[in-house]
Amino acid sequence: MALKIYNTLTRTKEEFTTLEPGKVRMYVCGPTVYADAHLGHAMSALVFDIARRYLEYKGYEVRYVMNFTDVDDKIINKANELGVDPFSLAEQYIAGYKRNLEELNIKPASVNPRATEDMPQIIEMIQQLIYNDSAYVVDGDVYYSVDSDDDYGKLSGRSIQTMNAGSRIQVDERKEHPMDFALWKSAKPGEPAWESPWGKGRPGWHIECSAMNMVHLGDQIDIHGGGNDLIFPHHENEIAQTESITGKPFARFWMHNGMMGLKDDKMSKSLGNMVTIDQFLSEHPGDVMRLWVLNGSYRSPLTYSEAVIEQTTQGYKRLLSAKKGALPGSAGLSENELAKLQDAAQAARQGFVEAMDDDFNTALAMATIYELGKTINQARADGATDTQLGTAQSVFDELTSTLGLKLEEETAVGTSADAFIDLLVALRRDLRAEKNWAMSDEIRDKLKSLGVILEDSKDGSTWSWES
RNA sequence: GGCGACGUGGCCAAGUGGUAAGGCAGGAGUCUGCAAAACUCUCAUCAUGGGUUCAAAUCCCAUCGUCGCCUCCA
Repeated sequence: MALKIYNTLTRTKEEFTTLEPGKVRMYVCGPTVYADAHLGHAMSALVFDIARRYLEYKGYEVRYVMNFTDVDDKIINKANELGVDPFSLAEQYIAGYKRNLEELNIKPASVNPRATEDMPQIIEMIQQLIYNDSAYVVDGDVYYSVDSDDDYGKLSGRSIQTMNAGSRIQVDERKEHPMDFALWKSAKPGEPAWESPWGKGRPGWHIECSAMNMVHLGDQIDIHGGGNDLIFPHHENEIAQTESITGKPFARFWMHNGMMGLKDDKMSKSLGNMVTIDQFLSEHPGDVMRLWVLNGSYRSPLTYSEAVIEQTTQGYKRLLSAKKGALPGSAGLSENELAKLQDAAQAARQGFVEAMDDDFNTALAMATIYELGKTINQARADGATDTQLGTAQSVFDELTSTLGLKLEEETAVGTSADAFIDLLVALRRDLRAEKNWAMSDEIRDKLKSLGVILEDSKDGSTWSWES
């Protein structure tokens, strides 16, 4: 079966192939670190984590690079506001972001390069662009010349004639063309700066990604990802820069995730209408965030609301229910029933792969997982034993973990409490045998307030930590 | 003004030519001392108006609406 991926460059789904057999070179644009990351960052990070995990599931070896933009105007401004060093400010937000990613169960990147660490390559690329007549120097600044690039605009589907450069901001008069963009910015007093052939300064936003790609993945890569707000100008400019130097197609597949919205607007740092990852995770498990993304499709926008999170949480509990063990006193399934359960598991795996092969159709993949979960629950209700359930549950685990879901029961305090709860449940069993409903209900209610869910059946009780 | 995406049941959402996946919520049951969970059954003709076709949510045109990008943004 062949994986197809929607390529922004061609606006079609294409069969996925790699430059080097069995290996994927993948680059995803990370954040500019000047504020706490919000759910939009989480969405993007999750989307590409899911893609990466699925590629690995398919047997690819993935070299996954996600950068940090750790020097830029916003960081400098924020640092000045707070009266702190911009580098330590960036450091602090990088640490916070990495912690967020870990809490969301996002696999660490192969490498997290930073703009400030690849300065020699950045400067070298700018020099090559100048030699190529793709760039020019003005008073210590260096600009890329869009007129030098015949196919500028091919990713975003625009031409330099049709864009209203300067309709919303003032154009720098020194530029040869209004769309020209900065490769190198000369330093103002007090700003972080690096030595260069054009004087002290720092890199423009776009060139750093081109350079980090070059250093960590090479001239050409298989997948380049990011939010669809980066298509223009950021990714357009990356293509222009890199291809002007190499003369070869840069990324084979351009993948872009849809935007996270809050009510009527895009969630963004500059609009200030955001929910941070920290805020979200203080109230919900990381799995809920991931499941929310999985229930939709990565190219479509997602709108945050309490109602949707509540729905997702319910779905999450449903998934959890499939992982439960046999009911007390289960007699076991017949050969025939067991065979049906195992067939359903195999069918689910197949349906999962078909869905994911179609441009990571996670909503459809989740449908097969929900159905497998239902089949498992049916088997349990029909009296399956732990062992019998286990054969299907291992497939369930395989599929959910491929999507990065943890589906672990929360253990609130630690396992040391378990023995005490077991004891209470045992005592309560006796109370129930004596039909002391008042006392047994009180125990159940009190345990509930401590986060322990007790469930009775006619053959005994089970308990679990509330999720 | 230009470019692009989208509009499917109360909510989220798959489905791009053959009469609508899945989840949440709701309704009716089974089980149970009760509760919870689980299980069973139930719940839409796809923004609107035209057109193409034996056949359209799915193709074409128009209209209305929503969102993103054209400036830093995942």
